[in-house]
Amino acid sequence: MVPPANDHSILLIDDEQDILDFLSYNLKKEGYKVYTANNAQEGIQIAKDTSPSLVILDVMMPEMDGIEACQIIRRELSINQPLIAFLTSRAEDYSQIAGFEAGADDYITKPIRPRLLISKVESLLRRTALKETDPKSKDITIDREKYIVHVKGQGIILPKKEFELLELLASRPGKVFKREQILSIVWGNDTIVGERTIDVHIRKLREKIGNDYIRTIKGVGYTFSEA
Amino acid sequence: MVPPANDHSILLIDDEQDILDFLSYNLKKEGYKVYTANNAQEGIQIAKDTSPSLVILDVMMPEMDGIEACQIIRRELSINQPLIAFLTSRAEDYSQIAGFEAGADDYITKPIRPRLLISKVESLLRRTALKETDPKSKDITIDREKYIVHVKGQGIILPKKEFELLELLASRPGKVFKREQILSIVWGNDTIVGERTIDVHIRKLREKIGNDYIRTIKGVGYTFSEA
DNA sequence: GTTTACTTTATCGAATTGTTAAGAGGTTAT
DNA sequence: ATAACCTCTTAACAATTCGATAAAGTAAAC
Repeated sequence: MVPPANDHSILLIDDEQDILDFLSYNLKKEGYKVYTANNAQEGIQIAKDTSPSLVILDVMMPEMDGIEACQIIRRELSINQPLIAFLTSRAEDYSQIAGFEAGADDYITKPIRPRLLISKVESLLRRTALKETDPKSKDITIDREKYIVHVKGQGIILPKKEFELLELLASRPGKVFKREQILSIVWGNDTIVGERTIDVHIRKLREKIGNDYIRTIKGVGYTFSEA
Repeated sequence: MVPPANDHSILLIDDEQDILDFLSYNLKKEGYKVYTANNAQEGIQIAKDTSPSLVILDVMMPEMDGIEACQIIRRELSINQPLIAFLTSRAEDYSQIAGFEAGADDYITKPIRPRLLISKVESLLRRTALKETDPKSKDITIDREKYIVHVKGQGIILPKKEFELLELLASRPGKVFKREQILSIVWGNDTIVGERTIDVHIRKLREKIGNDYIRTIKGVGYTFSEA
């Protein structure tokens, strides 16, 4: 039987090889691309490298436990944030609460029942599928408090000036801000900076968020657009 | 000395009488019709009653601040939407961005320099003076804020000079602009360019928006028409 | 049919923006 | 305290785009 086409990848993190094998077998049978890791460190690295859709990780592991790993993944802005599900032994385990606080999306309790596993995974992944097609979701968001910009799910920390510049441009997508306007708002009316300063900041922004958002209007200024 | 004829009216909203007086004096000297209000509520009412071309309002006011007033004006469809410029103290103030989000067109920072004030007001109002193209039911619209021309639903980005030329012609459909007039307005009275320059720009415009909009009046100049 | 006025194309120079690198000044980690 | 790192700015140069002109083609006017 040929597994159905499936573009989701799943990362499994557990110190017990038996469980890895068992999960891996069942998920691969459904057509998922599966990565495995025997410890949290390795898992985090694989998450960085492969951007999985879902991470299933054991709560109890030597050295670094699942909660901590989850927190690290959630904080690591360079990771395209995946869904995270914990593996835990007892449903009533206290750790579930800590897990959700750490940013978990779901829990899977041992012993693992293949049918239940698959249905949970499917329902989780359906969520992201919905999220991605949501017309409301823009692919760039600006967090004014944390000076963080999320572009296509990826968090980017921007320095002050770059952030303010982007913030201004994005405050009215489509509006063309003239260079002098930008200077007087981001740099202030009194401060005098060279003509190239603004370009360099634009350049750095484009370097970080991609070239598709900020357009140059020659002789006039810059404008921001979502596409 | 008689102020030059000027059919624009400006509404000033500020809680400080000093500033109202100062702005009022300088603007009246230029021939503008000026209304004043000491608070946002009153200002919004006057805006409804008098349909000013431009509203200059202070960001910081007791009770209702400028941002909120701006939002209300922008939402109030019965108001013939004016240009809105904010008065703010510090250039680097965060409120500037909120202001643009609320629909502001420009910023004026205190301390106010009369010369700069007048030039800003003039450049703002020049836009509306030309803004008589009705966006409804026409198959060409000119978005001065975004520097984009929409022809039959398609957005076209024009270089500065071409945009300004089209902007001028389209400001009064049907009116024949003489070559010398076009030169003095788009190129300025002081700059001297050759006779053929204007033709080339017309050509490039026609290339981009189609040949149907700009008609040549031989020996006189050019005129713009919608069909 | 000649003249005049505009159109069109091609080209060049100038103005504007992009890019890279380096340094001053500040902050954090060791 | 020192090193390592960031941010911001500037300088220098490259790349690009825009605008102006010349020159040749076309169309209308006389």
